Amino acid sequence: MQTTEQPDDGEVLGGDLGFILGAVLRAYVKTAESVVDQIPGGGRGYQVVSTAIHGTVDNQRDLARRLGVDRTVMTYLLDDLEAAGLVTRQPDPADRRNRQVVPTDKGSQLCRSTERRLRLIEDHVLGSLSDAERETLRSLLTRVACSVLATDPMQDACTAIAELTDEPKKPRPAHKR
Amino acid sequence: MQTTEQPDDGEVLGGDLGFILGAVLRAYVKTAESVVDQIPGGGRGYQVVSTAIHGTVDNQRDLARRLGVDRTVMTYLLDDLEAAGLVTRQPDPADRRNRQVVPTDKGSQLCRSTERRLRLIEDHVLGSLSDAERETLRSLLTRVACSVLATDPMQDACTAIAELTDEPKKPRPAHKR
DNA sequence: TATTGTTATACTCTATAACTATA
DNA sequence: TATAGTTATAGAGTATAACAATA
Repeated sequence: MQTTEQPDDGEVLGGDLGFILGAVLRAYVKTAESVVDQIPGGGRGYQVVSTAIHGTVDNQRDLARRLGVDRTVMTYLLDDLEAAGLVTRQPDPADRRNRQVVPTDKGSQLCRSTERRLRLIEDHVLGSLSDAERETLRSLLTRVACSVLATDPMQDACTAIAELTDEPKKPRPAHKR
Repeated sequence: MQTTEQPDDGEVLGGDLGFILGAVLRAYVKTAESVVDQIPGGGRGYQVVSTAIHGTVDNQRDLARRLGVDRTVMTYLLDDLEAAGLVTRQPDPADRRNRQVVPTDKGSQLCRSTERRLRLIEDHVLGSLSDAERETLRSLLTRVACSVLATDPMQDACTAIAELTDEPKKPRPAHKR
């Protein structure tokens, strides 16, 4: 699957996946800013409502995990989203420690319309790709995202590091405080 | 979070590119943490040295722009990297306001060895893809990254927003200060 | 005057710890 | 005892503004 001219894909920018992903993500966030900044919490607030709509998680802790934020941050986010009338917190009858995050009609509507506009932003950011390439990229990224979200990152990190015997090093605690 | 059979790529996670990219990037950063945290500034410090090696920018301002950080942050980063003997700051003879960032031998060596280990991390994070799919993903992402880095993000944002006539809205300043 | 880089300050975001309530 | 959620505090990271040097 040769793409275009590009002498060597690995050498154009330095080859670090973190840098490449970061550059694309920054561009997307920057462009999407004006679309999501009417929602409390901005892009993250949108993702909370969006995830709640899809109903794949049913307490705040899992919601926070999926979005990669601390559970305390989720509290602040939900405070603002609830105050704006976009979501409600409902105690889980099965385990009253849990709070289920349920979008309101207003939240659902706003989320859907934001979703549509974000899709346009996406196509714009991915503008250097053809339609087919865009779909390929989205598909591959989604598969990777599903994979990494399904596994415990720390456990994975340990197994990955264990294979790295490039230089003799002490294992390191991997957490700093 | 059930991963099951993945009925529809676009619906599995909600479809937001920012979320997908964020999830993959978080997993990568988390896994790569123990590889880069011996470098001052962590992953960002590595990217500074790596970018300096490739020699595509020759002052601190452009370096900061490419990495998506403020120029003041770049000063702090370079202070630490220079103190660790990984880079040097050399005044540009042509314009003495500029400082060229030149990696030392030690910096180059550390960067190369880190680069090799990061590549293993990458393959691990992208482990759910085949070799060919990994190359496709890297190629597509690199093309998009090159594209967005070559254009002014703010200008792009304006043109993108201009096309969004989904709902009648005031144009919004799009910058907050 | 404009730009690069530096420094000092202020702000935002996030993490830490302690607390309540449920189990 | 252990977990979900909340709150208050402390810390890390970042931006803002003022400054010096150079053009």
